[in-house]
Amino acid sequence: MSDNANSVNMTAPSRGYHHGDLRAALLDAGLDLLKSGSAETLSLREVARRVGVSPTAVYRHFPDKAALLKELCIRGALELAQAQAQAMKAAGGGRKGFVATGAAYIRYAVANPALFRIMMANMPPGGFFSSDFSDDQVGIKMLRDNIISLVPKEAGEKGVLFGMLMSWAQVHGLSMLMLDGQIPVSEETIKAFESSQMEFRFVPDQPSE
Amino acid sequence: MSDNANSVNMTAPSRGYHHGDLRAALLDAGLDLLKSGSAETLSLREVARRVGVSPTAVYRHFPDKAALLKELCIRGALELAQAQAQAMKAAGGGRKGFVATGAAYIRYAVANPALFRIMMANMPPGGFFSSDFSDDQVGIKMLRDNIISLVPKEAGEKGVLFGMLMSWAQVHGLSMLMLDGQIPVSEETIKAFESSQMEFRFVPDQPSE
DNA sequence: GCATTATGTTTACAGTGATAACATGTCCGA
DNA sequence: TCGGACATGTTATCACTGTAAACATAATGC
Repeated sequence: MSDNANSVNMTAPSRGYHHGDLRAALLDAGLDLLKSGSAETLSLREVARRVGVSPTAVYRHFPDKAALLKELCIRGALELAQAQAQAMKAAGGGRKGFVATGAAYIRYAVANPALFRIMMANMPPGGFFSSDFSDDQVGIKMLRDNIISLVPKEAGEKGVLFGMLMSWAQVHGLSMLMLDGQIPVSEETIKAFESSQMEFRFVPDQPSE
Repeated sequence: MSDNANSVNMTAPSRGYHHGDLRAALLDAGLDLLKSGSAETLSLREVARRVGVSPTAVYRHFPDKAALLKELCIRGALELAQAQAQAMKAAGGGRKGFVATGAAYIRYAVANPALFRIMMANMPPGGFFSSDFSDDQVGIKMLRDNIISLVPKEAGEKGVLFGMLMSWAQVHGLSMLMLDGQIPVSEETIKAFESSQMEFRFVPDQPSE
C-alpha cells in the first residue's frame, strides 16, 4: 500500500506520463465498474477500455488481475469500516451502536454487491484477521472493541473471539443470503435485525437443556 | 453411474458415437470436478473433456452452462439436506438436534467448498425459499419445523420467519467466512458453535437493556 | 427400407487473462 | 546539451473460455 489515495495526492506531478496516473485511474475505473452492478464479470480489459488504454498496460501497475482486485477490496474494506463507524456514532455508541454497525455492514453489502463479493473472495491470506495491513483492520478492531465491552468479563479472550465470530457471521450470513437472492433484500428485515436483541453469552460446554 | 460396456474411445469412435446417458454422465463429472477442489473455475469444456466428448455436445442436454450448474446445485442441496437430517437423528432431535443440523451445514460447506459456492450462487430465483422445487425444499422445511418447535408460540409467523432467517444466516455466515479464508476452518470452532446455546427470543421492539 | 429425429462433431467467433517483443516518453548523469 | 537508462504504453500472440452454425452419425418410427 505504498501510494494511492486519489490522483490528487501525487506530490510529484511531473511524474505524470502518458496518462497522468494510470494506476489510480485503473483502480477508480475498477471501483466504478464494480459499483455499477457489473458483477463478478469484471474484466481487466474492461477496466483498461474504460480508462482508454490498451489491455496490457494494466500489467505495468499490477502483476495480475488478482492484485488489482486485492487493492479494490482494500478500498472497499476501508469504505465499509467508515460506514460502520459512522453508524456507530449516529446510534450513540453502546450496544445499540454495535448493532448499528452490523446493520451498516448489511446495508453496505446490498448496496455494493459486486464489490462486497470481491472483497470477501480476494481478501489476503488470513483475511480481515490478518495483521498485514493496518488500515483495513479498522473494521475488525471496531468489532473487537465492541465485543469486549459487551461480553461478560468471565468469558475471557476465548469468549471475545467467539463473540466476534458469531456476530460477524450473523451479519455476514444475512448479507450473503441477500446478495445470493436466497432471502429477500428488504430494509424491513435489516430493521428487524437492528431492533432485535443480540446476546453474547459464552456457554461453550453447557449440556443445554 | 450408467456406464456402457464400451469405454468411450475418441480415437476410434466407431461405436462410441452415442454415449449411453450423457446427461447423467455430465452431471456426475461436474459434481466430481466440483468436489475435487476445482474451485469456481469449473468449465463446460473441462466437464466435456472428462466425459470424453466434444465441448459442444453439452448443448444437446443443457441450454447453457448456467443450466448445468443449476442442476448440480439442486443435487448439492439434496445432499446437504440429507447430511442435516442424519445429524438431526444422530443428535436425538430437539434443540440439540437442531444445532447439530447447523453444524452439519457448516461441515458440508467446508467439505465441499466449490459445490457449496455454486449452490448459493446458482440457486433459482427465490432460492431455497422458493417452492418451485419439491425435493430440495427439504432443508428449508426441516429448518422451519425446528424453529417452530423451538420458538415461543407468541412469536407467531413473523417470529418463525425471523428465527429461520437468523439461524440460517448464522451458520451460513460461519460457512462463508471459513470458505473465504476470513476465519480459520477448524473443527474446534464448529464444536464451539455446536455446544453454545442458541436462543430465539423474539424481542423485535425492545429498547434493549 | 427409408425419412425423421436425437445426439455428437467440427468449425468458427468473440471474449478473457497473460507473456513477449516492441515503441515511446521521461529522467538523470556526463 | 546530450544520451543512455528506465518507466510506461502498445502490438502481436497464445491458451483458454462459452456459444452458435453447419455437418455427421446413430436410433427410431412409418
